[in-house]
Formats: sequence, structure tokens, C-alpha cells
Amino acid sequence: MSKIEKFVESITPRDEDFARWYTDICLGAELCSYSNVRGCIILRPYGYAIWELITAELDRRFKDTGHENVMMPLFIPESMLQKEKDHVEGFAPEVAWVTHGGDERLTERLCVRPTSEVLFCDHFADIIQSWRDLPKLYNQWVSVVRWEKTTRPFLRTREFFWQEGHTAHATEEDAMEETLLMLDVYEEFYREALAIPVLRGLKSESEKFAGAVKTYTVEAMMHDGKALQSGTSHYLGDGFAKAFNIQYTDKDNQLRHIHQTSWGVSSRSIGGLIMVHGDDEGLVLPPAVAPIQVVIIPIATHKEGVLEEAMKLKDSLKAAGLRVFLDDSDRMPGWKFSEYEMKGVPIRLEIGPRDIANNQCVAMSRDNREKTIVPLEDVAKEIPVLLEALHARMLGRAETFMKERIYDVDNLEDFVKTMEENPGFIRAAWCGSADCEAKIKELTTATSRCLEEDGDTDGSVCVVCGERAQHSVFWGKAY
RNA sequence: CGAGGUGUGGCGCAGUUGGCAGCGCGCGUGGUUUGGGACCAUGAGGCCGCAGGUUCAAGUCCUGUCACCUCGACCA
Repeated sequence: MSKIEKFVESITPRDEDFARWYTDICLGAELCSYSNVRGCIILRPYGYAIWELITAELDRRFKDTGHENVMMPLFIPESMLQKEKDHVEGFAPEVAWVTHGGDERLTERLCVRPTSEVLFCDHFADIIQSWRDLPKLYNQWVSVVRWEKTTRPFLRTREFFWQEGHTAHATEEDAMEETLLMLDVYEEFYREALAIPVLRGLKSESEKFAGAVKTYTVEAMMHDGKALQSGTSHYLGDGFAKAFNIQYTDKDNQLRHIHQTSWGVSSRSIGGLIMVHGDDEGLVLPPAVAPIQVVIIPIATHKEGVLEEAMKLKDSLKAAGLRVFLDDSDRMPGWKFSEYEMKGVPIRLEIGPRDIANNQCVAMSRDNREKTIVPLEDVAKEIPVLLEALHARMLGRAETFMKERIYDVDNLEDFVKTMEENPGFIRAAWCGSADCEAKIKELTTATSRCLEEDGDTDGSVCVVCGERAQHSVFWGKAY
């Protein structure tokens, strides 16, 4: 490790200053740039390429589950936003308003969408008449604006990129099924595409989405033990339908309100990727979302045959369906090693005169720095195997990390002490009262992340008040 | 929104009692190099965040303003 350290001076050690380390990676790996627009970032090509892969992974899953993409307007008239009371109250403090068109003051202010529930509702009211029109399974890929006061790249910016799914169903059962299905999709996406394990479960009343009946969440644990709310799926009930008068004629000729869901994952997931997998050398990307899966670094490019062999390698990997990049620039090899480690490229292939003499190349896996000698003729077959193993190690490592940092606690004193001394989550029983939840937040700054699914509360009592417990809850400090 | 911090070539910084705007990295060109961030030579690049003021003279002093960063309260 000491040998490596001196070559990477530009990045702050992770365990010395986590926040600065995070920023160093965002900038150093060229994911984004700060812009001169306050609170907004510029996604650079490498960062955007990751986002494109994330969107592709999610979009495929949405299509596989029967969803269609649409596009709603960027603006919401004030009167439309105000139709659902809880919803407005939740978002009012952080909406941006358009008051002028050209020189003229608008007769009605337009809000820049912070989320699009009301736009979808307005549209659903227009297109839904009969039970035959249901369900409507829509999604959109857009950016939204929330006027945040404190911002950080990817984790909290005033404009961010996301998908928001909005669905309309005939019955509560159908809508609940959809809500949970999309939670499954998110969990599977995080594990299989991002190699990030998540806790999943229901949000408490105080943590749920403004206007929702129930909010489900997937929560990931970052390397510093803090929680990142990584995706949410809401059962909206028929509250929006009543506010917007969205009714359909059922088979029995009765008018009924629809039941709705909404669900979203944002560019914040890139922040999770950094904070779960990154190390002191930089980013570490799981193959599924790595813009470059294999980088080929030729050694001594001026020597006979080196570039030719490197190009052959590139062609055979490309033919095998991999995203591969050959860096034939005149940088020093050592410089390139550091550069692609910073960028988290899963596998580096070195090929030089010595390798060529032996009809081989050297593959290094980014996550554990292990080198494997691969015969040239086996490259197209062996690299996918290495990539698969790398993904499995990343997921396994993150899973172990999280499991080792979930502490079971049964009294308030231990709760406070554990939260102070150990980064991570606490699992503790809770009576369900908002007062007890607030008490924990006041004492520790930790919040309830989610209620444990099938959590066992038999015979246990609330960690705060000692009343009979209703839920087993995961608590943690959150981003 | 509170508290702090920073604005000087692309980036990181220095600039003393006010007196020629500098250094490192990066960048261009030529050459030698190439298995963990090379070296030599030679170049280019600045309205010192912005606006006032004090002064013979302001990067430096005064007033105002803007932007960004970090940490806290609220949020994907």
C-alpha cells in the first residue's frame, strides 16, 4: 500500500476526510464539474456515460415489466400544484417559480416541477374513462428542480436527473402490487447492476413522501456507515384521484376512483456507487455500469509489434461484446495505470514486448489489484469470467460490510452509545409513535430508515418508551 | 437559512512596511524515453471575482457587492 500511495497524491485518503475524498473522486475521475450555476453540476462525458448505463439498466427492467415512457411538461401552474394539500405542503419550501415570460408578468406563476405527480394526475383525468383503460403504466426520464440550500455533487443538487414512474390502477390491490413490484425491481437493479446491497422496507409516517399513503424505500450503507435513500416506491392510494377527480366506469357501471403509485431513482445513485465501492486510489465501478470495462495499456509502444498486438486484443474484446478502450497516447504507462484506477475501470490489460514474447497479456482487477496472466488466444473467453468474478466480489464485500455494521439494541442508553461509537445502522424495536421517533433524532441525529420487513416484535418493547413494540426498525444517520 | 472559509495564468498557490505580477503543475513544439504518475530544451498564457473610494502609486488599505466551498437545521 505504501508503494501505491505516493503515486496518487491528488486524492485525500478515504478514512482521513470522507467528504473531501468524495469530492476528490467526483472531480478527479472526471464525473462532473462544478458549474457557475449555484447548486448545479455539469455531468462530464465519463459521468454521463455512467448515468446512461444506469438509465439503460433501469429502462430495460421497466420495459420488461410493461411500462411505457412519456414526457410531461417542465412547468406546473400554481393552481394545479395546489390541488392535493399534503403534496403542496411537502414541496412548497423547495419549489422554484417562473414569474415572467419575456417582459410580461404571468397572470399565474409556474412552478418548475420538483416531481410530476400532479401533471400525471391531470393527464390521467383526461385519458381514463373505463376499466378497460387501466392500468396505465408510465415512466419518464427527466430532470427536476428542488431549491436546496446546501448542495453536494450527485447527492444533493438543485437540478437532478431521475426517472419517475407513475401508474394508475383500478384497485388498491393492483396498485399495492405495483408498488412492491417496483421495489423488487430497484433492489434487483442495485444488486445486479451496481453491486450494492440494500435494506428494503416501509418508511415511517414522518419519513414518507408528501401525499403518499405508504412509502417503501431501498436504503444502502455508505463506507462511512451513513444511509443513502437510494430509491423509493410510493402507494398513493386514491387521494390524488379524489383531488383531481380521476374516475373510471367499472364493469358494474359504477364510477370509481383510480389508485396510483409513483417511484423513482435519481442520479444520486452515482453518489452511492462512489461511496460504497470507492477506495484510496479512486472509483471502483461494477462492470455493468462501467463506461470502459477493459482498458488496454501497451508498454513501449515504439517497439516492434506492440501496438499491433494491442489492437488485436481490442478487436477481439470488442467482438466479445465488451466496452474496451486502447490508450495508445504517449503518456507514461505508470500515469495511465493511475488514471484508469482513479476512473474505476474494472480490468486493466497490460501488453508489452515481454508478454508478446510469451504469447500472453497481464490482466489486473481493479477491486483487489490481483494480476492474472492470460494467454492471448483466451482473452475473449477469460475476461468476461474475470468481470463476473469482480462483480460478485464487490457485491459480497459490500454485503459483509453492511451486515457487520447493523447493531441490535434494546434500550435507549445503548442506542445512543452505539450510534456515537459505531458508524452504521441500528436495529431496534419501536412502538410506532412519532414522539419516540423524534426523541431518537433529537438525541442522536439518526432517523428511522425503514421498518424491517417481517421484523419480529414478539415480546419486545419500544427502545424509547418501553411500550409494546409494533415494528422492528432500522435507524441510521442519513445523507 | 445560520456559522465559517476562499476568490491572483487552465489547476494549486506565493505575493513583506502600498512601488516591474511570480512559483509549481498542466498546456504547445522538438528530441530522448516507456512493465507504477519520465527527462532535456524551448515557447504560449494574467482587466489580481466585480463596483466604488483613499493615494503620486492598490493584488496589497477602506466600503459595498457577487460567486463558490465547508459545516450545521430541511430534503431524492
